[in-house]
Amino acid sequence: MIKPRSRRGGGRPTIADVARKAGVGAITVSRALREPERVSQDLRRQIQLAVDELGYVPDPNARALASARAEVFGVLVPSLTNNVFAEVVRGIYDSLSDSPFRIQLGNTHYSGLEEERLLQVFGSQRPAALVVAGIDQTPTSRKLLENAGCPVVQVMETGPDPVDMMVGFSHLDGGRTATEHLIEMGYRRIGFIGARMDPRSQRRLAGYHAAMEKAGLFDPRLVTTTPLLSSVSLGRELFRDALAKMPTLDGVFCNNDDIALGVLFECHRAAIDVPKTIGIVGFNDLDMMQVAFPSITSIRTHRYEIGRRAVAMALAAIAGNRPQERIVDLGFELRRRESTAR
Amino acid sequence: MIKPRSRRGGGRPTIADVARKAGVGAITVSRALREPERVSQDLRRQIQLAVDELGYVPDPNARALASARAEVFGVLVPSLTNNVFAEVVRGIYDSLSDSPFRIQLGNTHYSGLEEERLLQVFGSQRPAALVVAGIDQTPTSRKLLENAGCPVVQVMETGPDPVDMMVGFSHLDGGRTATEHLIEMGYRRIGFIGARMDPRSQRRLAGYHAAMEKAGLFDPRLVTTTPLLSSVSLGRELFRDALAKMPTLDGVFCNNDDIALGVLFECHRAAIDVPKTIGIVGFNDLDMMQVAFPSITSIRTHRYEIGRRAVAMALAAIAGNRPQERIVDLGFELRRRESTAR
DNA sequence: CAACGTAATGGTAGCGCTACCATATGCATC
DNA sequence: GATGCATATGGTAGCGCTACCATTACGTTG
Repeated sequence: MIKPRSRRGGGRPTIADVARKAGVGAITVSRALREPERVSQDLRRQIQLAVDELGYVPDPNARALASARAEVFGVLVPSLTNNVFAEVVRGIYDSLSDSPFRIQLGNTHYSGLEEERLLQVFGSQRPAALVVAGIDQTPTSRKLLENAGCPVVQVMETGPDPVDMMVGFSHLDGGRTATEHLIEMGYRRIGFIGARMDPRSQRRLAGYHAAMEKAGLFDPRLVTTTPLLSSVSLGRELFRDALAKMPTLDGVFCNNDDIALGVLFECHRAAIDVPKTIGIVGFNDLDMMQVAFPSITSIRTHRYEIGRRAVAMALAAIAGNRPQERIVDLGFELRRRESTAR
Repeated sequence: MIKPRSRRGGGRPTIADVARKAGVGAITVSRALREPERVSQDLRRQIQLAVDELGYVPDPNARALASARAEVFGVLVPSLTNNVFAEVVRGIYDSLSDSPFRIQLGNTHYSGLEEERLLQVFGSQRPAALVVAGIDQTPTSRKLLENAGCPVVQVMETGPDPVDMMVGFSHLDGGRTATEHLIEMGYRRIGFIGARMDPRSQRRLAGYHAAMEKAGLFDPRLVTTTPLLSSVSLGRELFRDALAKMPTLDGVFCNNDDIALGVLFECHRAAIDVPKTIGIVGFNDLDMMQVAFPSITSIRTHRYEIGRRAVAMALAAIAGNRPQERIVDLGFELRRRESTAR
């Protein structure tokens, strides 16, 4: 006896329904959908008709199970609200919106352990590609990435030893460039202010350190950091701390633009002249840096482009033509503005 | 003849491997993992041992196919970089990080068509729940949501006619409250400045309009809007436009905080006194509003909480106890600050 | 003590798709 | 005309899991 069709599925049309309606085999429907060039014009048209008529949509779960490959990009970032990562993610989304790939976004909260957990979860569904922020994965995470069996792109930074591919820039050079600019503009007692000292911030600090040493200006009391999450209000507080510690401060290189903005506001409030008394340099160059008064010098980074490039590289690798250059350095640019124009 | 185990799967251990090792049936392993209380202590221990030893991780795709239900939350927002939605998304992520649910995040770019497309894609994998921003879905989108066969939460706004559940607040009331505050503080020629006039912005404008009408202060020339994407620099430009159009302007209610910040910076630049000459009110109350100089009055909205609440409601519905209140209004608060303290 | 739960376990049969292999057809090649 | 080979299509057998329906062992009840 024949049972009523499908107890479980919500009665959605399946590939078999389409095949029946179009008078072809199921596999031909499958092919018509995935590799149309391998099916004759005639059948293709017929199948398309049946698909439209039934409102057939392939089941991605069944597809993933059968092909041992999910059409999913796994993306791991340390923060969802930090504009910097949001821009990278936006680049990724925009590059993938015309593709069949879905995106699974994970938030590691800057935690290596959480990253491992998410990598485990993401890996278990056999994603088409993985994009992760940073190059400082734990050994476990690294192994998970290496064994993921799909293209992997590390973004935001470049380094010597990619898991697979990399798109980013040198935070050390960025920090150095920012600091050298302040020195060049005549500032001498230049502080470093940083929150959330993740590995990238550490390297910016290292760049600052290198530049200051080279100029013979380094003094450990010039450095003010905290592990707390970065914010504008924190920038203000850190700047007050820095000033209390070192009243002769005449410039600051800020870990990021939020901090720089906090510094600027505090200068307004305390009637400290920018750029005469204090010079300010930020990092990332958010839109508002050029609108601020005075406008704030910052290191422009190409976040959106990093996201786009990462997807382009992953897509190429999926298609079988792995890019020549496994490490792409998109660089950065110093934007000179009023906040350092003494 | 027996073929070598599994040509396709990458040789990962399956539930059958675990069952064999633990000396039980596959279904018992499945149960031990999903409903441990239905399996005896003894077997549970044994199975856990086998799982650990083999490093078994269930295949979510197979699971989804067999159970006709993916452990996925679909989340649709109009923008990834707008801090407002980023906060909602963060709330969703934080609430889901200890659950087995993965998150699929879609970016509609404020487009109804794109929303329809994403709903189609998301729906096809039978998600456990859907969270969408806004209450102004197209008829097609609404139908897709109604037929999704899973809990649906509309967030950011409340309205009379939920698809299923709602968490948000009244943007109209928010706009009205902001405007009434300006009036109360003695401002009279109060402008509205808004970018990206999405439905929520429209309702804030309506609130502004209502308050101004009621006070007998409305004048259409006081309203300055643009469909362009909101940004700090755009806020500055719109404010200049508004001032050119209406030089006697003495206050502005800004569509959002980015715009308000742009206005503030332009006032600095043009040496316009805030709050004496111009009063400023923003919307959303980003962290930096209280740090700005002068600090900016804003309507505080509970974005993070909206995300958390939406997940809590969806989770309850999945568990079978749909909340009594299908519409949750989380309200907002007026934060009075220096920018309106005449 | 027969009849009847109830708790714990297992077997079978798919879920909806695609990898793999087979088959059929047409056409160039020798 | 037999052979080979590319092109177009189809059948079969899973992918790794869980829904559904046994089955067994052990009370509990009148």
